[in-house]
Amino acid sequence: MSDAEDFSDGEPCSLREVLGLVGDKWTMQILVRLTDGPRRFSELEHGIEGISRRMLALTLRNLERNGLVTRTVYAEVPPRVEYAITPHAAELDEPLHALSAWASKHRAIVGEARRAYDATKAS
Amino acid sequence: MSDAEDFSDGEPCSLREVLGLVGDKWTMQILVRLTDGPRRFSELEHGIEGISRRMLALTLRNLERNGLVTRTVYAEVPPRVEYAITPHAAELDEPLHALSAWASKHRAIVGEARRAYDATKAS
DNA sequence: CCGAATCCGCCTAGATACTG
DNA sequence: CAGTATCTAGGCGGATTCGG
Repeated sequence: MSDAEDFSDGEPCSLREVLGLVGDKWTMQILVRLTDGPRRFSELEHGIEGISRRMLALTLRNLERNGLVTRTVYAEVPPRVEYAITPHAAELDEPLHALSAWASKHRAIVGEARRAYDATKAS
Repeated sequence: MSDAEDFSDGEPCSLREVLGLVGDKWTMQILVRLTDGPRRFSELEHGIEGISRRMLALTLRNLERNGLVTRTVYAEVPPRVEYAITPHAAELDEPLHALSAWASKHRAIVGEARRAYDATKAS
């Protein structure tokens, strides 16, 4: 199935690689939730606003495939499945927070830049 | 025109905001090139592997709109247009390098995780 | 040289319904 | 509860063409 970048080549642009892993619409939000501890499928489904069951499943599959999340099935009734972050993904926490901090700091400036730009273009 | 997130709401998830700004296919690569200094349109076009003229123009427009890049037109013949990074975007450099470092460190592990996962699924 | 406009194929997310 | 299967529409990106 799909596979944006291979992670098998030499040294292209590491940035794009990370983005290929966590840069999509839902991955980050899942990762953030899992930093607090393991979560069940339905916990994630209800906790993340607007995500569909399909996208949650697909995104979790990818995370699992890339070794960023582990999937544990408990043989119970009713069935229970827990997802947990791996140590590797946990190390993403700091860089991600740095990015988040940038957004918080520059949010107002970006908003103002947009208004200014749109105003001049409103011919 | 399009506008994923508004930057006008209270405090949703800053991460998604940054990703909305620089998380697409080309923005990062353009930004990285511009950290070395101002570049012309055609310099970027030829320097970035695989980008189309259309996508370069669109991506630059967005960067300009968000106040991350400035566009300067020189009244010459032939016409010359230079793009430069703004101080705000320059501050993205460090967080981005942190992400890049993560990718370099975990590249092998991710690759191995994928092979392992795909192997077990090759039923 | 720098872009805007148009056309168009592909991918992907969303909705919905079904299974273990 | 925790997924999978199928269908469809809309966005995105590439190619091409025209304008400043």
